[in-house]
Amino acid sequence: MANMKQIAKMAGVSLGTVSHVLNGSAAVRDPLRKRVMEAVEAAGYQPSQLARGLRRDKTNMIGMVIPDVTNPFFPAVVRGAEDIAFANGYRLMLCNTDNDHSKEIVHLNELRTYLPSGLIVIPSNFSDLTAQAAFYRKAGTAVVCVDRLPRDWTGDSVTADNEGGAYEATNYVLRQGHTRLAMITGPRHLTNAQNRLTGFKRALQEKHIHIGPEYVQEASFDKHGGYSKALLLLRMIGRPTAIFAGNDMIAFGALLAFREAGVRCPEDISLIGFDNLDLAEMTSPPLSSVSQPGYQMGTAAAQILIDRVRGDHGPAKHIVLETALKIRDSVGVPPAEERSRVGSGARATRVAAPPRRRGTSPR
Amino acid sequence: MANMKQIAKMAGVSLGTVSHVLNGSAAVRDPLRKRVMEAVEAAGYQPSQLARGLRRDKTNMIGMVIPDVTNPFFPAVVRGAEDIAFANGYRLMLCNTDNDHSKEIVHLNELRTYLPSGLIVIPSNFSDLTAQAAFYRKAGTAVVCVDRLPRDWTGDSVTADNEGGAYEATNYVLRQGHTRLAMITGPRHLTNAQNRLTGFKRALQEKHIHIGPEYVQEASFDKHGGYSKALLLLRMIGRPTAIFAGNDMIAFGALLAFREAGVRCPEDISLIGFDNLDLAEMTSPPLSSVSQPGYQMGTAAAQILIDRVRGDHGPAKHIVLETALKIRDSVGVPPAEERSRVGSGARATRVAAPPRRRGTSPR
DNA sequence: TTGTAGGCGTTATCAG
DNA sequence: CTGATAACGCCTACAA
Repeated sequence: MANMKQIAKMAGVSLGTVSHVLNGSAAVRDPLRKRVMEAVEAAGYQPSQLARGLRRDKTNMIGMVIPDVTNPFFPAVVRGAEDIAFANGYRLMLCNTDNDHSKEIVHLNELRTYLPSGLIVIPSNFSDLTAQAAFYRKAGTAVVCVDRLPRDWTGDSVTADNEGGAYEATNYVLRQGHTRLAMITGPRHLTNAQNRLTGFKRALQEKHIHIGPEYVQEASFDKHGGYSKALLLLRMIGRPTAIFAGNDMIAFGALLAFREAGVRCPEDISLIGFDNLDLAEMTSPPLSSVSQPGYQMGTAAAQILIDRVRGDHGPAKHIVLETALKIRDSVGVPPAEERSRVGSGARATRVAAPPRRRGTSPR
Repeated sequence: MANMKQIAKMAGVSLGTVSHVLNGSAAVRDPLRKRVMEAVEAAGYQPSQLARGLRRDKTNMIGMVIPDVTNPFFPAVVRGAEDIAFANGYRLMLCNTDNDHSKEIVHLNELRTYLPSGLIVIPSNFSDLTAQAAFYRKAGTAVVCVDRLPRDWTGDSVTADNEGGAYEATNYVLRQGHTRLAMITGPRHLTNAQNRLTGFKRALQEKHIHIGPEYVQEASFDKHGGYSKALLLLRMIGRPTAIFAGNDMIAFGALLAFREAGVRCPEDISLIGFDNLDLAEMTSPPLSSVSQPGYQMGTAAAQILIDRVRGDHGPAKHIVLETALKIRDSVGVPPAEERSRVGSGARATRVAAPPRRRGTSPR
């Protein structure tokens, strides 16, 4: 492909002048400038990002490392990050860790040698991000951690109010009159799973409701995890009358388990999720869930990064975004034989489900 | 960060020797080799992909351009491509076009200057990929087109058997006794949408069933498109008894429309989709759909690319993957009053007439 | 088997 | 305001 030298020759100027025109690094007189632009146009010239990055010690890439593209929550974050990045001239280099911290390390190490302007990470299980991020900082590259944080993370972060959302959801379930609640949490060492559990427990404690440890089951954040743990809960002697799922994928799995076990939702058992994925309104029954602003988490992360690149050296930012309870049909009152034991609770307003046109595109 | 010169100094060898050790470009005697490796280890040295790419005229990146990460079909393809790429030492640089061909051009142009080893593209609407790909080929970079092809595409491609899948699905619906079918296609200029429509029409023709043009509605490949076109079909005088949705997102939208209109599925109307997304089994009712191997499309595309990089200069490959009909609960027999009006499927040659309107006398 | 040096395409510095 | 020229970090003939 054409390079600068060729453009310079075509325009009859020196290589340096071409660079000056392209980067505005020096004022170039109009006739020359015009000749250069014409040559660029004619040749369809694009400067080599590789050479430019090598020279400038920085490329226009933003690295983004996520556990798994196929979990619908993450693409929303990616989308948010990409929109802001692209609008500011940055490109996203996306890597899957598959929730494998060794794969994460490989990606982080290699990504670094591409000299990205910044890095957005949703850490994998057992992530060693804190150590890795130190290398990036040494190279002057900002790192933002999203959704879940390594234990000792002190850098910039963007998360949802996981505890608050879980607290609100649990209270809502309690108000329907449930007293035997269970939770299927995500992996306990993930801060988001932890915080949701904390919110759940806090709501229970405030109402002086005690549940045995067997009512809190840990699962991976996916359909299979939800399916198997829900089956387990259904088989318990004191079967819970309501389940709080650590995320919607778990809830979907639970729904599958309900169906297979012939247990009706919400008549026999209530269910509430977390994430409010697009498809929560499509399930049978439509799933009540805590809405978490994935897209905004992505935009916020990208914005922090861009601010850092532009010279913001202020203290670490910890952005916590609000959640919102979306009430649909998966939570009802407890079955009659259970209900007799408690007073009837409050009710909540319902959400109609018109399809929203999202900012996404068809395929 | 550390560079080769520093490693060389640490190991007490020349820069070239370090390179030779790292790339195996020359046999290096053990003692030296060992000293080099130790220095590399100690410094946590990683070669600059930027410099290496500039020098070798090729990086270990594979560019991947897709319309939208948030449409669940695409991440599956991405995932397949990434798994194969990563296993072979390549990294994926992912770009969203948002189905905007001008954004696609920007990405394609810039990506090129990163000298990727290959390019995987799911073209946007009105893509100008053919012209763009020519530039890549000139630079010796292979391009594989996936899922849908620009009109004049002659290069490597990986697609599903869209026509066959649609034909099979339509036949299945016909066998249930339906004669008044409708289709909500995706954008007509996309080959996958086109081919699915062709399969649909072919099945109808073979059974000598004619449907008016108003029974084929074009929508964007998303929930909103499905919702609005389904609403339109439901309001028609000769309401179809079954709808074939161009993809699952459209089907999901249709399901929403059914729910809102108080039309039961499959009792009042049947529905079948295309893609067999993970969530098709979760909807109410579980959606019958044509399964399309997104993950395999990704792996196949990445494999072609890697073969090309390794020197395969054979003629263009056109891989067409099989689809499979997944039968769930969304297709039933037509409503009773419709069924009585037609004879056996074999001689259902008459054009469907508008249904009798109950309780009103026609004028 | 090891070391040296030129150059990949840019940018930035510094004379003219 | 314009044009040489020296890096950036690496690879690879080619020389030793």
